[in-house]
Amino acid sequence: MAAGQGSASEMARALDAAEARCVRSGAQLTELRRQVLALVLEADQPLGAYALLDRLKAQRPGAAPPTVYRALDFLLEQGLIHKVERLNAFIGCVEAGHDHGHDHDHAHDHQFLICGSCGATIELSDHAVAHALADAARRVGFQLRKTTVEAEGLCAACLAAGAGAAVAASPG
Amino acid sequence: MAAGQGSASEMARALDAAEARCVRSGAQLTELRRQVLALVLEADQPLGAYALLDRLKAQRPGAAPPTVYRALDFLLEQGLIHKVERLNAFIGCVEAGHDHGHDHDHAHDHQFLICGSCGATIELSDHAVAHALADAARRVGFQLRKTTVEAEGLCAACLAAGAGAAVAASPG
DNA sequence: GCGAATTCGGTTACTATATAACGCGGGTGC
DNA sequence: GCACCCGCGTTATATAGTAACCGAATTCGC
Ligand SMILES: [Zn+2]
Ligand SMILES: [Zn+2]
Ligand SMILES: [Zn+2]
Ligand SMILES: [Zn+2]
Repeated sequence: MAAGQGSASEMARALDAAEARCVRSGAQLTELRRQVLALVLEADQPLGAYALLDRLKAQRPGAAPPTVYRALDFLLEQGLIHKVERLNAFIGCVEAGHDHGHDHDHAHDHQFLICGSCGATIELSDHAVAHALADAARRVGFQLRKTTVEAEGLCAACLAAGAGAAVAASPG
Repeated sequence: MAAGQGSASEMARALDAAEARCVRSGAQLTELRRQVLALVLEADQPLGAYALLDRLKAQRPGAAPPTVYRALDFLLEQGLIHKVERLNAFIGCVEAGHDHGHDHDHAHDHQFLICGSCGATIELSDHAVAHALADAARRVGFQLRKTTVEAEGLCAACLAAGAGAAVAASPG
């Protein structure tokens, strides 16, 4: 399974880091946005907007689709979360807690590895992949703005657990 | 703009190649499937399922969502088209007409470059990108099954036409 | 020939994902 | 007070995708 934020203190630290990041960029991490971010972070796999909405309703009974989509848009702009296109789902950015690096540039190159067996989604920041794609684009005169690199397969844990055999040769 | 199938003869050749490919894999390229494939191929950019449905209704008034989705599923399985995840849209595979290569393996590694200005979508089959991603996955013990590599930006034509400046410094 | 099984696709209904549009309340500047 | 912006509640709608049922056509076994 993917990690999520294991403990309450980890979660608090992550939310504080998000707060700091927003302050630096002149944005407000409001109560709603913080709640949605917490829901994304505490999940152990990417959650769809409506799954988040269901959970949010526990704290905010009047919540509707625009409630959660607006918060998600904000969190995406701030680089605190990513959207997994293949799943139409959202996941916390593993680098969001880092104070160093691309502070002013709220996007960063990343790749997702999505386990088809357990749903775990691993975020990578592999420069070789990013560079290879940039090179390929440059070769055809294309100027990159934003990349989406996602792969589906089997994570190490599921491979070790024999899920590979189970999936590849399922008796069904 | 992207190419689509420029002429009627190109289209006929592409459809015949698709037919041959289906025969080899024991599948039937029925009239419906051929119509949907033709609609995908004649477009100069990726089309969504409902855009295809609208066009299909001209030839097949009773068409409904399942009509087009079933045809699209078939065409995807045969490797004749791809889905662009970022757009929820479908585009013809540039390699579908080739008799050589991965005949029995109906998927192939590919990448899309999507122009945010004109909508042109370029399909690449860049081995360096595919290998870099495979390496990154192997390094964390992840077994790849299917990859999605898509980038948004500006195509060469739009850059040359000054769309870069227009987009980057639009007076609005 | 006849029934079983399969494939294809018409049809209805529905679920899931995402956005448009309106309006209100609270803060800020003046 | 008033204009302005922002955040968000609220309603309605748009877009994307699927489930389930049905009947016609084909194939296969007998
Ligand atoms: Zn990230
Ligand atoms: Zn797994
Ligand atoms: Zn292709
Ligand atoms: Zn362009």
